[in-house]
Amino acid sequence: MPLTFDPIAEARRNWRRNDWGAVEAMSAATSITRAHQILLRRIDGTLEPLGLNFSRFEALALLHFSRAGSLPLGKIGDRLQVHPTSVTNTIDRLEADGLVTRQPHPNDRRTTLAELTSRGRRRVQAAARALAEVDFGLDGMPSRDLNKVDEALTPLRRSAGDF
Amino acid sequence: MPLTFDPIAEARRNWRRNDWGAVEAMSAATSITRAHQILLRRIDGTLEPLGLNFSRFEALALLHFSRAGSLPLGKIGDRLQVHPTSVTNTIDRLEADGLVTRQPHPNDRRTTLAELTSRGRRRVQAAARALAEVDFGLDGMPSRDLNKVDEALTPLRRSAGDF
DNA sequence: CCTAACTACTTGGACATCCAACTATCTGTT
DNA sequence: AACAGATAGTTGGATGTCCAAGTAGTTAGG
Repeated sequence: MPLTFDPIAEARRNWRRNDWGAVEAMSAATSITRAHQILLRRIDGTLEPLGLNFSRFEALALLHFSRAGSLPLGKIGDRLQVHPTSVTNTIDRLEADGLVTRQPHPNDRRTTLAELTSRGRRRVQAAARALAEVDFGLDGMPSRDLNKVDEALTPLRRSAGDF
Repeated sequence: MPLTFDPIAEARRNWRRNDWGAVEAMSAATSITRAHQILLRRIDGTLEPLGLNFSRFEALALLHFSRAGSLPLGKIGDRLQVHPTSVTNTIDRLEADGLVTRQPHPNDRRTTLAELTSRGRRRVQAAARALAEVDFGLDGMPSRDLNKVDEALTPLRRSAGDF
């Protein structure tokens, strides 16, 4: 059941009334949280018929963009900013679906490479088409607003040490 | 290890090179995803010493703002936009910590009310102070940018039927 | 009334994420 | 050369989210 008011505007009023401070930060953080929730649901919904979710798609895309079509698992974790155990899990699934294979690293026996299969390459291209089709769940948002969001969030990502 | 480049700018270049389309939407969606990841980590880190996480805090705040200090579980789910099972889980945790109690609804025996305890009320106020202290993980971001994010995301939330 | 459809919440199972701890391997310093 | 410390990946355990299905209670049409 849809609400008849903006829950975040309501939260702002409540925070002000209670003198809880940092109203604008609360509002922005809550907006981002909710936006993420909406987007993830749409994106995962789009990818579900292809047997993927956003994490798995991101890993495949990274491999597709790489020269050799393969990357060390650790590199994937660094780029996607997720815990090593999450990479293990993601690659396990992709491997079970025959979209990647694990290969030993030629020079470092600690390292495992995830290598895209041809099936995986076809799949990631189909997924990219599907996502572009629905504008990543952002269809209807003017590109000016998209860029605004992007620009405004860049300092946050930088402050988190992303780059 | 911090990267030496902006991974999202890199993704934009790769999407363009492969003609995958919807570059701006991809970029915005990825930014939001990453921002959410950063914020949630900071917020949960702030709340962890208080035995809370963001979901549990949101539920407590909702109860604190309510007239009676109690709400039906379903209402909480509607406001926080989470699945009924997640509400059950959240309230289970809060109840185990003595921050809320489950009470029968006076008129509808299907409905369960979550009611804030005095311990819960003290806890949510301490948590709000702690979050305001760190500006919800957004410290350092100028409030102009915060408002930009907020405004730009409002149409998305509306399109998702939030209000 | 009575029954069919709806609503509120819970349970069990799938999945994703993190942390702590472990194994295996590499590297730099002495 | 040897060893202490760093690095790469995995496993097991905890948490949180969702979906499907189930139980209990309510409502509305015949």
